[in-house]
Amino acid sequence: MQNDRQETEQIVPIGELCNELGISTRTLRYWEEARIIESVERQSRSNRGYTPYMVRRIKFIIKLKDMGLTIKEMQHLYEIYGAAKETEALIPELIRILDNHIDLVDEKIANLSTLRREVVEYRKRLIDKQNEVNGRM
Amino acid sequence: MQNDRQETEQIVPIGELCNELGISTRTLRYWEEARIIESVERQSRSNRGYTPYMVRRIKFIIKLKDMGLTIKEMQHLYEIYGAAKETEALIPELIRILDNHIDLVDEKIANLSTLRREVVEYRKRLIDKQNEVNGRM
DNA sequence: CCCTATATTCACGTTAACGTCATAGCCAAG
DNA sequence: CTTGGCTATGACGTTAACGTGAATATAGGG
Repeated sequence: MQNDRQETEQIVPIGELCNELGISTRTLRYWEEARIIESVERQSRSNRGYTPYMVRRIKFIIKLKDMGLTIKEMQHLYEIYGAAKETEALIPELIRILDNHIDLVDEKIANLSTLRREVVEYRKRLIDKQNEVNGRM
Repeated sequence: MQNDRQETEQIVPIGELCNELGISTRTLRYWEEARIIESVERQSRSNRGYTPYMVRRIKFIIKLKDMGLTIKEMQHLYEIYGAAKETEALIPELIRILDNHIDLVDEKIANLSTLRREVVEYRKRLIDKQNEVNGRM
C-alpha cells in the first residue's frame, strides 16, 4: 500500500520540500544553478525532485548558511567534495574554512567593539556640549 | 600677497580637498547629490569649491560614516539641521541616532558571539568525527 | 480530455555606496 | 595653437542572494 518501490516514493517535489524547510523555491533553484546542491535527473523541463540524501545535503547547506558561510565558500567545499568523494578530504577542508571563519568573526567583533567605544565616547562629548549650553542659561 | 580677501582665498577645489581627505571626487559628488553636503554656488557647469565651513561639515560626515552611520541616517540628520538651523535640535537627535546605533552594534556583537559559539561547537564535532575515523584504522 | 495547482525557464529588479568609463569644457604653460 | 590637467555630467557596472513577474509546461484527479 505504501510500497511501490521504496526509492521512488521518497522523492519529494520542490514546493513541499521548501515549505517544510521554510525557504523559497527560487532559493533552491538558485543553489542548484550555483551548483551547491542537486536534484534528481530529469528529462528536459520536467519537475524537480529530491531524494532523502539530497534533502540531507540541503539541510546541511542551510546549516552552513546559518553559520555565515557564503555561496562561494560552499562552492569551494563542493569542489573538494567532488574530488575526494568521501569525508576524508572534506572534513579537514571544512575545518579549515570554519577556522578561517572564526577568525573573521573575531575580527568583526573586535571592530564592532572599537566602533562601539568610539560612538559612546562621541555621544558623551555631545552630552557635555549640550550641558554646557544649558548651563549657560 | 596672500590676501586678496580672506573669504575668496580659502575656497578649495574638489581635487585638492579629496587628496587631503583621502576620498574620491566621485564620493563628494555623490554626497552632494544625496544632499548631505554642499559646495559653493556656481553658475551652471563651473567647478566646485568648498569653504572652510563646508570642509568642516565634510570632515564631520566622514566621522559619522566611520562610526557606521548610513547615508540615509545622515540625510535625516541634515533635514533636522535644516529645520532647526542651530545645534539645539541637532544634538539631541544625533544622540538619539547614536543610541540607536549603539543598540544595533550590541545586537550585532551578540549575534556574532552566538554564531561564533555555534561554529566552534560544530568544528569540535567535526574533529571528533575525524578522530573516530582515524581511531578505527 | 480537462482543469487546476504546481513547476519551469528566462530575465529584469533590489540595496548601498560608490567605481569606472565616455565625452566634453576650461584654463594656464610652452 | 596645442597639450596637459583638472573638472563636469551622465550613465552603466559592481556585489550577494535571491525577489518578482511573465509566459508556458507538467502532473494528477475527475
